[in-house]
Amino acid sequence: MAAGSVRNSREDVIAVALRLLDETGLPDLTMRRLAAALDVQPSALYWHFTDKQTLLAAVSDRIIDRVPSVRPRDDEGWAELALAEARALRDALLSYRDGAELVASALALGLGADAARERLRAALGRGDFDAYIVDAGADAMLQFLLGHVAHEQQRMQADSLGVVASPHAVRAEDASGTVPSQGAAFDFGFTLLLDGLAKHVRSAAGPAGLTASVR
Amino acid sequence: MAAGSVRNSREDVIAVALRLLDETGLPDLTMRRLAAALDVQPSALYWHFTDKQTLLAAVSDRIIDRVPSVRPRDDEGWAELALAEARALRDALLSYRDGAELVASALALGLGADAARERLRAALGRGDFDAYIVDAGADAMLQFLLGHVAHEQQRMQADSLGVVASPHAVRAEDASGTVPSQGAAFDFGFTLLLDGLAKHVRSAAGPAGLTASVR
DNA sequence: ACCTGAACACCGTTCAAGT
DNA sequence: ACCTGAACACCGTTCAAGT
Repeated sequence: MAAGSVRNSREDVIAVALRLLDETGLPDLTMRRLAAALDVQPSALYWHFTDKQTLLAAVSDRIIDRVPSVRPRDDEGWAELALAEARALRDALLSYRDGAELVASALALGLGADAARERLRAALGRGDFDAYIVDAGADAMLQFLLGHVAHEQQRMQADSLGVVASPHAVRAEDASGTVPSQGAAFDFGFTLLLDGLAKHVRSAAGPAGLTASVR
Repeated sequence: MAAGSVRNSREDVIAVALRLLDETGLPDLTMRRLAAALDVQPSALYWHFTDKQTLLAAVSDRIIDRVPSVRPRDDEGWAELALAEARALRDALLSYRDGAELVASALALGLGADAARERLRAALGRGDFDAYIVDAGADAMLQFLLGHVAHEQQRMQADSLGVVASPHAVRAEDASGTVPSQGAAFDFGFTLLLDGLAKHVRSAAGPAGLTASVR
């Protein structure tokens, strides 16, 4: 079942791991199963990667690197661009089972996922911000992004397994009469961050006084 | 070493698990080690909890439940209260090793951590918001909170193990000349969300036009 | 450059049975 | 109400050796 039936490159291992992730989910992506899918002994994987964490970080980076690049129109501001980047990242994470959880844990372990942060930082770079604001803003966006999508994916899986209807979902419907799409909820949360950042643009002073200052 | 040397209650198990978490970290908090700390066979744990996930969710809930309640002053607005709640939650997570990661993964699995969301929802309840805004706002706050603190804790551990200085930390210092405290970075990110929410207060209309609308 | 074979030191979970 | 004993079906990782 391994592609060319000869020896595997590091790239092959990542590709098969990605396929296995999507087919079986993160908890079942074990070194032994991955080795079996590659028609190889488990120990062979340790020639390519020093340990499982490193392997998973590489898979995580592969997901991020595949995110199509967003080409900003010239008239597009930092906020529109950041939202476009966020949507592209979300789509990529959603396209693999447990994608968000994988990337989130690679990030939490301090490996990989840097490319994602860089894209968000670059988008904010279009605005006139202090460097500190760019850092903190990109960090906040990334944390929200990964956490939200991981939660989305967990609910998708729980629903598909026919678990009890979550009380949270019920409440959301009660409130508005119509249940908003997941994409809309994501956009809304992300836009909260963008609105908050807008206050910190250097050139155009913020809406002084209108918003309660909490510091 | 178990408290009374007799049989254990469900509460005892949680308490010892919490101590073991803090001493050894989440990866080493195994059912077998926990059983040993309780002077009991591993199988005994399955009388108290159906599986490890459920046990960890209970530990997670215990951490959240211990967060001291924030008593709002009468003149305090929703934003100040939400920030106070967020700080209290952060402090509680920081006080146990891997606390944020534990709670984040319980939340991602759809178990526990509801109390944390409720506290944030309650804070927003002081403001004049659509119910939908309260839900999405509390969700965004919680995602940022858990992700940010998990990242903080991972960096603390990496630093204490003397790993290579992260390039990210270096950059932050370059930018501002002074390296801001972690608490300040947390407050800043959280305040971005609060500022974004302020635009959605029903009664007082937002600063129309000043902020680029991205929808 | 890439892999095998064999081993080490673990895991979570089940289940009949005990007190 | 709470636990033992024994087993099942796995894990990640190391390391000498092979081609």
